[in-house]
Amino acid sequence: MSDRLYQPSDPAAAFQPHDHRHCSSAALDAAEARLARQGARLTPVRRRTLEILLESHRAMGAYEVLDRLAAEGFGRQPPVAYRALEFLVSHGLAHRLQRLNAFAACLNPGHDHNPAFLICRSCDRVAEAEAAPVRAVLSDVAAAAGFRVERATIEALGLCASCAAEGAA
Amino acid sequence: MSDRLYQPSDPAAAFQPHDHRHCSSAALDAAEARLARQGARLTPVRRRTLEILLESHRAMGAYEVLDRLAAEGFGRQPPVAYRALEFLVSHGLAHRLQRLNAFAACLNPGHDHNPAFLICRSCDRVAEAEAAPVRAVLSDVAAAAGFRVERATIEALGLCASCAAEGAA
DNA sequence: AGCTGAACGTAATGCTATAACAAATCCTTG
DNA sequence: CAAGGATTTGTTATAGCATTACGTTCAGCT
Repeated sequence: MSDRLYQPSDPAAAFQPHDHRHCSSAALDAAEARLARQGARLTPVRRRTLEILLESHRAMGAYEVLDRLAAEGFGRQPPVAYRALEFLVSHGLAHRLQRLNAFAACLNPGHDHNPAFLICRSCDRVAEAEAAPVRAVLSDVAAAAGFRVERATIEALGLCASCAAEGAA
Repeated sequence: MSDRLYQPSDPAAAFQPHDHRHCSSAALDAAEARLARQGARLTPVRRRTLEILLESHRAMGAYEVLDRLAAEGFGRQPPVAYRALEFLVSHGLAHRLQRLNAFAACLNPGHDHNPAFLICRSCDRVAEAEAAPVRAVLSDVAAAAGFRVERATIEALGLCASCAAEGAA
């Protein structure tokens, strides 16, 4: 029962066993607080969508989410999932992973809303890492070309510590 | 006639007027040399695909390329374009832009094969920037989480110098 | 109760990408 | 040169991702 606590500020934790019920409900609480502040509504579909994403540290495709929603009595057409996902993304509660055409719950809403993503190619789990220093360098490189960076996609594919320890190639 | 020369090492140039015939044919020459070294063949479809990408500094969707190829007597089914594009990408002659689901010619084959991309949201042109320093920081950040980066997608969306000068918002 | 705007549901469609297979071409090697 | 294997091109079909358009429902307000 005394599993280690998930600390969103520690990306390594996402790849290791942790008290997932805790990290999941913490994110849900943070989400509710955040939306209340913004005056936005966490309706049943939206809430359920977030819960589904929170069940794992993996990224899920929109249709995978849709299947789950449909099975639970929500609509079964693509816009149902896309709308809920888009709402979550635009309110900082989830992220879209360009490389995977997929979505993942934000594990630390209210902190760094444009993290770098670490995607393990072996276990498929996704962690968020502090992107500020990376962005800073990118902005410098771009500035040298007279380019002003507004948004940046930073996604790393590789091997997480757990999988490396287990001897994954 | 004496337009300024395009220097692939200077990303700003991609966004400015330059002797595009030169930068295009230079890339084509470099491509041929490179493939010869690798023992790969630049067949007609592949060559034409590269030329099409080289016509602009923009990224093109696979179907946009396909339309052009079909109009010129090549096959008109998706795999025709996807195969040629995949060949170019895997041989370092073109890049795929995750954010746009599109492809752009590599303007400096044989140099930095995993650049950062600067995508102007106003003129849609794409430049390649030196990604090494950015990757270095990203690897450090990831290493702190025990994650080993193998490949990284780094794409910046923003405003290029030319568009900023023209007063684009 | 009646109004209004947000949210939800469905149908239809478009865009992106790949699997599977057949025909043509190239490159050996005898 | 002929035979055989590998590569390339082409086609059909289908899978996977995403959006447009439109009607209905529902919360919140007057």
